[in-house]
Amino acid sequence: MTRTATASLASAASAAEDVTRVAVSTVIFSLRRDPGSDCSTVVLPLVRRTRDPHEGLWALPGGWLDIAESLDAAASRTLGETTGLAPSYLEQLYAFGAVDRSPTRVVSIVYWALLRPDEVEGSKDLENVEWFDAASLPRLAFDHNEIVEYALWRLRNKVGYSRIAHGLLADEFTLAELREVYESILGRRLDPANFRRQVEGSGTLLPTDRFRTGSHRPARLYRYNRDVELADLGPLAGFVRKGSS
Amino acid sequence: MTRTATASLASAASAAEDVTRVAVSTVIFSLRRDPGSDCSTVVLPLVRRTRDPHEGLWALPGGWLDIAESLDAAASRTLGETTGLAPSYLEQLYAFGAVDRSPTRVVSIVYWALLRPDEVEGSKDLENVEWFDAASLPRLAFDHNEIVEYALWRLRNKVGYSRIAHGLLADEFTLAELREVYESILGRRLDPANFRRQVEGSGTLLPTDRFRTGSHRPARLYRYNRDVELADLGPLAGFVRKGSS
DNA sequence: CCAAAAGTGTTAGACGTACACCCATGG
DNA sequence: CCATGGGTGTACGTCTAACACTTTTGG
Repeated sequence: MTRTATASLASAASAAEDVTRVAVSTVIFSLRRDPGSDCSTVVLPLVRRTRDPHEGLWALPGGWLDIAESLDAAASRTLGETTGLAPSYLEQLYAFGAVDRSPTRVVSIVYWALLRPDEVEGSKDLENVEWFDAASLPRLAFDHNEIVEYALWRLRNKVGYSRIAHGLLADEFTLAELREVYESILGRRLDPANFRRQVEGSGTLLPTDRFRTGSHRPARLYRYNRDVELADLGPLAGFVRKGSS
Repeated sequence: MTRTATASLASAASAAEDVTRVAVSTVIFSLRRDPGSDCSTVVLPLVRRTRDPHEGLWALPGGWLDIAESLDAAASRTLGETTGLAPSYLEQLYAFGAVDRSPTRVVSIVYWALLRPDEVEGSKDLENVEWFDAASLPRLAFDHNEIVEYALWRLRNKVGYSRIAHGLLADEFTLAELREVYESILGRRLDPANFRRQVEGSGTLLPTDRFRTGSHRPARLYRYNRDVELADLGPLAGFVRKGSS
């Protein structure tokens, strides 16, 4: 009745048709400045599949859940192994478990992550990893197109009521740069004056003595106030930190 | 190395120490009117465990994910089997996968549900099912106390920006009853006048010609406008409906 | 008639939006 | 000196909280 005795040895990646396996994938968002234009686009790294289900197609970075690691740890590990990245922000997105989403039964716990521009290094030299514009993706393996859509929806939603935009910026940044993050995600221009007041009044930014020069009038550099949490995770906050730190 | 050949036969509920199994649990919320007082409290049904891990303790209704059913279907099925309930609102909450949350490795996909007062019938006659005040729970099995806390946080959050409160009311209701739902969940009183204007202006309610009599001045009964979705589920909306309908 | 809840009106403050305006620097 | 983005001030409409007020029933 079961074939697990021979199939589920060592690597959990081996196929076992009568067992539900748990995978972990991550949608990693970052921003890329459009050359010439003064706006950015949302980009994400994908991995080209080298094995049978959907071989050759692009897919989200991920892998199998190890029996001795938490879901958070599995997300960090698998995205590091496949892309070499270590995002500053990582949060669970959704569990996908339609029966027909893969030839064998796979439940995917999907995470989403934000990457600061200085963290993007490391995925450059890797084979089979490429960055795509989130707005114009090719056909992806499995149900990964829908997953990315959902992650984008969550990103746009959450940027409105939390401070996750900081997860896409380096330590020091100007208000114009922060505003550009919001504009890229929301897809509309924001009033610079009102944006300044809004974000300054929230107490989440610390002004520095340094300025960004190069263009016209120098712009003050701000720093992220780490006393305030990046996003309200609710009662799971300690739980999540425990797993990922 | 593996013992699965003997362990993972037939019922997925049998223990298999070297396989990660997937369970599905649901936090079911409903409201119970406090006798005498004019406010309600959030209550939820729990199931007494009759097997080894945490035998005798109360736990969330749930069960093992079948290999041929989606996560949504598993949530509906398992909560029906254990409590006899069929909630009007069901949404995925979070996937819990700490290594030590159970003696054997179990990843739980947890859902949360809302139950209208007329749907509560059915769990009454069942053995080993009891309703508890959400604010004062006993020690539960596994990590279910944390899970309920998180579900309550989500409920309080979501009631602010969506219309899920209707998932806790019968078809026809007065504005006072709807307001009482919000007050119970948010834990504070709301101004009747402002509440009326807010909810009337949102276009989510349809006034009927019927009135609720009995107390002082009769109150108009309203009906939920089904043209508007209960909650914004994003790109997953169709996905979720497909699974649970 | 009176208490109490249903329902209406009005006001003051908070907040978001639009936009006019000064400031400072590179060219 | 001028174009451009940094930064400030201000006025207007919307939304919300607070509360006075009228209406309609049960007792």
